[in-house]
Amino acid sequence: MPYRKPPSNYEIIWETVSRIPKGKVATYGQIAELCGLPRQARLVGYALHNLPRGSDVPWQRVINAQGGISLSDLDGMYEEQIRLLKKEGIKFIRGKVNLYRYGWRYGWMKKSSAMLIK
DNA sequence: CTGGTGACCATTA
DNA sequence: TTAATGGCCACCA
Repeated sequence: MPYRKPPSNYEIIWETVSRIPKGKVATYGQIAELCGLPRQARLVGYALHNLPRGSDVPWQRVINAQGGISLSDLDGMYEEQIRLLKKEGIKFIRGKVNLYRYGWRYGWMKKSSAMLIK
């Protein structure tokens, strides 16, 4: 039987992020869940931070559970992510995205206080 | 093996 | 409303 190397967690995460439709966003924790890696939100951030150069993974569609950007603004990536999302039609209110409107599959997810936009 | 780290998260005050 | 806190655990040196 041909041996096939199981995909690394990074690859699983990248694959899942690639399934987020344009115009939608997902949270780090949500991606971890979908990957079968519950409570591994930080690993998702780690995986995206280490994306291969020139990758077509839509990393900008992953945001934190508060609807905000988790990147540092020191290297300009914070503004870059917002720019890319706005280009996809996502609106920011006071620096936050409304997850009820733009969250991927949120209609099927349990309501949680952390998802509310205050 | 071991210990530090992190593009996180939920809870609490 | 924000801020602090403790939990989380794969990854890497």
